[in-house]
Amino acid sequence: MADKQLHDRIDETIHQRTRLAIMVTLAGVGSLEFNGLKGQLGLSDGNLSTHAGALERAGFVKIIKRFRGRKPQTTLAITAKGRKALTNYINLLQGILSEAT
Amino acid sequence: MADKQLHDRIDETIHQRTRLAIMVTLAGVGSLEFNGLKGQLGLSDGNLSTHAGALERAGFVKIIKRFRGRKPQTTLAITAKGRKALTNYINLLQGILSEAT
DNA sequence: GCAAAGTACTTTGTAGTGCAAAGTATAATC
DNA sequence: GATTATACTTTGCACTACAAAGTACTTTGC
Repeated sequence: MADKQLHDRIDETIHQRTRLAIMVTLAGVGSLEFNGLKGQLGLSDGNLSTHAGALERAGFVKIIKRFRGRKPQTTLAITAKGRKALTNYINLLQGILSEAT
Repeated sequence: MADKQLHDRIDETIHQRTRLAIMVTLAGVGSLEFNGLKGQLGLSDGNLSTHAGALERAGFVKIIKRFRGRKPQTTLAITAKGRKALTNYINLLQGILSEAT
């Protein structure tokens, strides 16, 4: 009967602050290497690895594994689904925030 | 050397989705009874009680206990500090979100 | 008038999350 | 060829969010 509450509509995968930072960063540039993202956001290896996995499981980023020379290199790229989810999240938040001001 | 990262500047007390909903709701009306808030946001008693405590500990809301007739009645009221913290949070998020679009 | 049901919360127990430390695997350097 | 570095992943712990259970009454039958 009641509307779905605002806080129920917030996608927790994107709302988490570190993952939000990752998504916003990726939305700007499309894709970034593991270490580039790590440096830009000041994350530990393990932390980024875990959040990257969570975002991949949600289908919001694609994890591309290649070799640069002889070393492994992991790149995170935002997907169409991820971009859409971020846009939805942003629109929802904008709505909440503008109501609040 | 580096700037404080965006995700470090997000206040986790306010960022949590249920507490954000509480703060936004209170910002609109100033104060609400425990049960009013519970109904509007679709929360369980325990959940609201816990989050109210967290917001009080942060100084973002004041918990006022009175008797209406013979029954206890708890009211949550947003504080000046809470309003300021919400504004800061909103401004920060607006910044992040506008960069992302 | 006293037991049963209701009101208004708070506390407890559990499942899930976020994080850095430790681990794995390979490459480069000394 | 042993040590150090690179590029991550996995593990273990501390914390959080939540509903269920608990507390302290009050109101309503009977």
